[in-house]
Amino acid sequence: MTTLDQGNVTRSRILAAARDLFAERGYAAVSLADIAAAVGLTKTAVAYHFHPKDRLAAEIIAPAADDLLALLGTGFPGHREFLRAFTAFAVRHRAVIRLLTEDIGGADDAPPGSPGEAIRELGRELFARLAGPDPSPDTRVRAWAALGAVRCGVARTVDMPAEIVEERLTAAAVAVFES
Amino acid sequence: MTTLDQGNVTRSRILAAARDLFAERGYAAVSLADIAAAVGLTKTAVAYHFHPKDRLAAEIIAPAADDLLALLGTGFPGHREFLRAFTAFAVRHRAVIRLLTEDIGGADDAPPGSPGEAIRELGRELFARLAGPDPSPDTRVRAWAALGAVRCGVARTVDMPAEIVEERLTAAAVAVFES
DNA sequence: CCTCGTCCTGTACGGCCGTACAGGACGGTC
DNA sequence: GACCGTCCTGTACGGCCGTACAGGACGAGG
Repeated sequence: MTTLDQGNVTRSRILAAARDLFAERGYAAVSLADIAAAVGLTKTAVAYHFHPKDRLAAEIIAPAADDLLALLGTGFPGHREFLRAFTAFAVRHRAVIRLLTEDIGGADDAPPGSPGEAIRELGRELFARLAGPDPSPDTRVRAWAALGAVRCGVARTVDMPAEIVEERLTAAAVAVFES
Repeated sequence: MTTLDQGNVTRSRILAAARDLFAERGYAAVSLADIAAAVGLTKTAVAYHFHPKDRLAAEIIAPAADDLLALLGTGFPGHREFLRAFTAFAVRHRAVIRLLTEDIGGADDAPPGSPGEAIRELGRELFARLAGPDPSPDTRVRAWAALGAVRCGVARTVDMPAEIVEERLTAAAVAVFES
């Protein structure tokens, strides 16, 4: 089983390295060779573990996507509770937040049925949940601003302790939406 | 002069098409062929007008970058006035805001001296101006959240009239920073 | 000892990218 | 009518991408 374990170790090492690289450069800007160099392997070795490159991104995103899905599945009485839950989600998955919201969900060329399409749908649902049905222009701006505040705030403070980021950002998001 | 005019017309058409494509897909995801197809030309024709591809982005960004530079050069008594000015700037250049803040300023592989490096420096200066020197963790989160609220709010409401976006976002940004 | 599966390398291929270069269409200039 | 600069096309090249495939190292199991 030693051999099998070794494989899983390098597999997770690749996953971690790819996650970090994607977070700081963006999905499209990172090649398999870059990831391979970060873990000291060849790009063929990376491709061996994750046959299509998309799987890498999919596997990195998976837990966060599930979490987001669960968040959307829960009923929330008001926008404060929802924003609190969303902020907690964003902080918990801050390492993959960029990949999730920009690179995958932001791609316009995503073919129907692809993970990118699904993620984008989740993003729209997130907005709809916060802004409500048929939102006024005023509400639209406030909702996007609140979501954006959380997203950028999380992405730029990865070096800080999660607790204070979460606390401050929740307050900030609520303040935006109620402004 | 008719010939010369024609050149300038297609030149600006390329510029406009590239700006829109960059805004919705991101810089790296748009090829010269895509831009060419959008204006009904060959990619060689696009390359004729903008010899390196970087020049396209540089020329699209230029007015916004100058504006941002001017904004940073002005003295502002307090954060409210600064946030108001920044929001006005963001709304005015909303078509290039993504290109400016993510694609160019977010690239990590930007070599020293490149426009990307300069833009990133401007971003840092923007944050420093708002957060002040040696900001506390608390202030850091609030400053990034405020900037992020404006950026995302602007990017997601390009179809709305500028006045109400600017007004609402200014209020939102102030609310975040004072939360 | 031989076999087998796992893990990884080396090599090679097709595809798309940005770029270079030669040439053609076309109106303006003399 | 000859000349010229501008604008654009067609073709071709090198480079990097992701992928496919054959083969080698190596511990596990019979």
